[in-house]
Amino acid sequence: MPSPTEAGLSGRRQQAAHNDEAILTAAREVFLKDPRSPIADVAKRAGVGISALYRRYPSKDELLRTLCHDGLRRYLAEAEAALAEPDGWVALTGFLAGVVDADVHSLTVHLAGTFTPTPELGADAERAGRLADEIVERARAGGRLRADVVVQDIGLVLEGCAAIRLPDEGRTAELRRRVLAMMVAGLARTDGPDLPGPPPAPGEFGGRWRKRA
Amino acid sequence: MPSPTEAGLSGRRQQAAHNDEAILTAAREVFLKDPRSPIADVAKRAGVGISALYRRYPSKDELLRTLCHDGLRRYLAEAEAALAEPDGWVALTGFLAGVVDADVHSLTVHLAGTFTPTPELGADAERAGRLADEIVERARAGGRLRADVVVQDIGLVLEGCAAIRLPDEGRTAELRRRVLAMMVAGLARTDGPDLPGPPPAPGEFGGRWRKRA
DNA sequence: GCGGAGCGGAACGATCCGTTCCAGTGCTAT
DNA sequence: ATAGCACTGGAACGGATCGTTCCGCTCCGC
Repeated sequence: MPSPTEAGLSGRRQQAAHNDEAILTAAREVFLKDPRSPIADVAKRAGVGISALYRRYPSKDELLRTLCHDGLRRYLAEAEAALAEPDGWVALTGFLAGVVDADVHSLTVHLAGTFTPTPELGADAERAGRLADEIVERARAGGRLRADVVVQDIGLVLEGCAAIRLPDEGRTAELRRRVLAMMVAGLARTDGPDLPGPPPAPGEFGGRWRKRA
Repeated sequence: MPSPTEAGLSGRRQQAAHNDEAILTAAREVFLKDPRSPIADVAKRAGVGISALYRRYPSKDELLRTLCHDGLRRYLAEAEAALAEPDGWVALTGFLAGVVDADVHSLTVHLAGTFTPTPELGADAERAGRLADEIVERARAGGRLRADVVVQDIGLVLEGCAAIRLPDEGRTAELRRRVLAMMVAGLARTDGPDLPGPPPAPGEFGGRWRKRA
């Protein structure tokens, strides 16, 4: 079953193209489970030798950067899809569900700080922030979002969901959806009291795009 | 300012008693931030040498066990305090807030699996489960808890809250309270739809009392 | 056939970390 | 007073881990 990128190739070339994909998905799975995993685990999971990996990425740093940027792009895609939805509340909740399902939060936030970022990645991160802001403001304008919710709260929500992790991937997704549903209930407007405490401030949570000291 | 345990002691003895405490609190702080921290970090944080630590605990394993059991006992204390509260819903939400504030979840769950457990600790863990069960059933009987909430859901809630962590400890507590408030809203009975997905099954989430392979 | 792209995995060197060891310090008991 | 020792700080050690390099092999493409 050759994938699109393998079409029209044969023999060694095809194996190489196949390895390209296998390595990337293996890396995603392994580093999602534990961002500090050794690089050898990725090779083993992909069913290739270490050379096959180093042929493609000059260093672990580079692989992590690629992976992280990849995750950020998925996040952007989810955000753009959400902004196409007319109902602001549906857009927000759908966005959250999409990001949680794609398991993209860990890839970006938890990997950030484990490598030195590129300017391009920083720009994408900034754009992601702007889109999230727009999603929240649209939901607020729709009237179903609590008045005291700020953009940074979605970082809290995503972080909370990402913390749920089981050996089984599908089950993890189900339980995360359950947790997300609880939190979404807390985002909806009610006649109850406000959410407690000063809300998260800009940059206070999630802005960790710095090389770890 | 001698602490209670240091009263009536002087000189070397007093320093030793002081170190007893300093080491335990330092260990709690350090391993709370990262369960895989080296033991030297604990000594440095406590302001003592490594010897002072090894004089008290024969190995890192033993220190972690102590710490974990300690956390479990705090959990039990919170649970018992909650069961003294007549209103089931107040008991449940108060219990959750207490556990979150005490930051006890990480100490027990995230440390479990990093050392070989003792039977005594296992017994306490089982009792903790029973108490949690009782708290949830009492809240359910009170009528303000959703019908489709199970005991294991409080594990999900605690896990989600524990995931919030900032360099500043006080701020961390505030933001966790905020997240907790969101999730509690999801636990309360509404006329909305049920929580999604099969609820967490017994032992599926949290029962990790095994030495990591 | 042959050159070389691509591969698997052993080997290497650096780093980290748990634990041990030793020399110094000052309380305590005599 | 002082000998002894409980206690300490931190250097040293040995094993484990991990990123990276290197080597010998395979087998496609020309």
